[in-house]
Amino acid sequence: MPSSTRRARERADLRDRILETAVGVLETEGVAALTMRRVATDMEYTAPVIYQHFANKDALLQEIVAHGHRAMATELEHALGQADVDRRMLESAEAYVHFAGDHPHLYAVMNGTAVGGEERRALAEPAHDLLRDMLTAWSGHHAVDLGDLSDACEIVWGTLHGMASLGVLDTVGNERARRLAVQALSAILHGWRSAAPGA
Amino acid sequence: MPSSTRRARERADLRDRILETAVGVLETEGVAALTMRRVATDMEYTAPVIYQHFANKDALLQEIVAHGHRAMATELEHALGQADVDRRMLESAEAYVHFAGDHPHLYAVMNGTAVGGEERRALAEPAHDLLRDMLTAWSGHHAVDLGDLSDACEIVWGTLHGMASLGVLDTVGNERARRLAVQALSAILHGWRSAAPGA
DNA sequence: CGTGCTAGTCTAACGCTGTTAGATGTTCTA
DNA sequence: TAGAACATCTAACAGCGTTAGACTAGCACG
Repeated sequence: MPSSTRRARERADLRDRILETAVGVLETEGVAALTMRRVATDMEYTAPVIYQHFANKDALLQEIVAHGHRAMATELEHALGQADVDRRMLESAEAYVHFAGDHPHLYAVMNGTAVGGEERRALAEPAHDLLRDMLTAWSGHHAVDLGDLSDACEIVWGTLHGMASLGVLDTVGNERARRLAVQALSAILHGWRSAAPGA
Repeated sequence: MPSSTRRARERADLRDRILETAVGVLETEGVAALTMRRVATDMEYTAPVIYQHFANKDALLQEIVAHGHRAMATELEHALGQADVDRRMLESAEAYVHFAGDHPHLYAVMNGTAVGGEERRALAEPAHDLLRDMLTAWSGHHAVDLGDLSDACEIVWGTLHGMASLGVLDTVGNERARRLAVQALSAILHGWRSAAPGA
């Protein structure tokens, strides 16, 4: 039965197209424009077809967040490839904030309240692991005891998120936010190198 | 004409009650439950009454954000009264994250995308000024050159916001977020004291 | 005292949203 | 070729923000 596999492929393709279209609407016109009917009509369909591929709007949003994390991961690849631990850390920080500035609406959905806290956390897990690895490598290289590694992770992650949030504001801007992220992270790392962090 | 002044007072009272009710719904049931009809029926009115006092839902949300900043300011009062500059800084940071954890939905609206970036920034201006004063006092006391004061402000503010955002997640929690905020801020301040921040 | 004005409130409606049920047509299977 | 499976549409529901028009109460003035 060759047709059934083709059917399945077409189904998967349509699902991908829906997701792609939804991300497009979100990025170009913001979350307010992201309606089921809008996504459907943009692909010359009607709204109910989306429900053949996503249980409801929340499910669609969740996949959008997942897509966002994948996109961010690829944009972080270069920075993560740096050999020097400090360079890797700072360039990753800059790339992170850069991504947030390039895709403000997507970033807002990725970290906003639209999708529930638990699912959001789960989707961010890979990024979290990456950061954990980076921090262990850094602390190993500089022979500094970070105390609770998990705490250090949260601090770095939270700081980057804070700077990225600033970058969305018109009064701060992407470029400056990137500079601030590097400064903040430098200050934190410097603080950790010259003092016990648990204190 | 004494009746007209009574009328005006009643008008103002009703406006306050609407705002109060809206904040109540937001804090207890989240932003999804915050509808015009819901606020109205909670006060045994119908929806159109709200439009006699607020132009639209965005205007109501904006006032909710303003209310949130006032509430936060009063909760920060004690910490801001500390004589020691370092204590003042760290206790304010803790109080800030504490507030965010106590009023997660309110905090989310205060810093989310629901109300436009410019108005949000304007409403946060007083808090920003407070932080600026604190930082100048701190740098003066420790005789450290912060470089661009504005940059330092954004860094501290962004960091606190980042930690407060973490505090909302179930996996982190309020108590730990407060500890992390103090740790992060300590690390940043330590970094600034032992190195030029512009580097 | 009665008449008219003003302010406050409600009902009804509009267009939009997410979502579902049922009908229609198209494509594959047997 | 008959029927099952699938893809898609139309129509509708309840709820949303919002507005217009009707109704009612209280006050001002002849």
